[in-house]
Amino acid sequence: MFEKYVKLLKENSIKVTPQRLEILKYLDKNRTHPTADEIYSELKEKNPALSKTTVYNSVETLNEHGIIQSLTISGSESRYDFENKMHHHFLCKKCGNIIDIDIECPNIGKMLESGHKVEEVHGYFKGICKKCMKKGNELGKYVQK
Amino acid sequence: MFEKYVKLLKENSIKVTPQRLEILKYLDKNRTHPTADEIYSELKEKNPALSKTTVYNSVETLNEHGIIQSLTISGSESRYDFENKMHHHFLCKKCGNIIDIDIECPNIGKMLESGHKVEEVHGYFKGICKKCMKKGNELGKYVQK
DNA sequence: GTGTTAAATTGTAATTGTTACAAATTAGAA
DNA sequence: TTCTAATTTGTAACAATTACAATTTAACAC
Repeated sequence: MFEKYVKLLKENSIKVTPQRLEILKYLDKNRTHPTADEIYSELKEKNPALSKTTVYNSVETLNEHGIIQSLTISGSESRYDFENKMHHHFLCKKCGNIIDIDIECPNIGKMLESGHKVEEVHGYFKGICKKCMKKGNELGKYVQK
Repeated sequence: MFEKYVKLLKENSIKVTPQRLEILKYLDKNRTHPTADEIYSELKEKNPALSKTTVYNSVETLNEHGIIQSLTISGSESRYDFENKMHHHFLCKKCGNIIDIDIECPNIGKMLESGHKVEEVHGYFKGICKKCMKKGNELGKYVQK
């Protein structure tokens, strides 16, 4: 059940706690790039003693170790992604959904030559997603700046 | 003095106000990708009546019209860039500086075929900048997560 | 110029996401 | 089983941003 997540934590020499396991499981099952608050609200139901601070601490640690990815695409809140391989993201300003875009950044070569030490690569596109375009929703109120 | 900025506002059919002109001038002269608070603090000195809300309103309007660019690279606060042509950014986690990276995104073609309507393209790299690498600063405390 | 009106500005208060911190608990090693 | 550093918890603080109502003003028509 949790072996996969236990392995991830042990490989990174960080302690295996029930909270971290639940957070990893939640992110693995919910590939919608949830916020810290969404993780908290959902996990709080099964574990009422869970603290929001723990969620923040955990995702920060997991991100630092490269187990998960922290996204700053929306500007107002961080999003978390279980997928840690490089890929890009599209934020729909209408429905608020964040869609995975499976492309690599072809500029990495140039960046390696730049002299800067690159630790993270984020490719963010913003606009109106395919679904909302079909619905004609692009004329409606935007949910996200 | 302000003709350039007046022109930008008129081309976009938005009102020419002294506040907007000062904000544009400040961003044009300060290509360090300032925060709303930095813009406010600086301009407040010459115009003590300036409101922080005005700065927020103005940069939002200017960004919506594509006159300036709003960056969500840091996660904790928005940064503003007078340069509105597509380019990427590098955030140094040590010194906090945001460096312009003059490359285009070669993935745009793919994105146009995706069915999503792309309105903004953000390429963010994070790590340790060349200068901080030389100083050996990469071992010090990070100023920015 | 004067009057008019919608848009912009202002100041304050509220909100939201996140962090600081001290006390209690616990994972993992001895 | 014991020990200790790491983690978790809860509360309070903080910082960035937004809401909102009152005031002012840019731009347009006359």
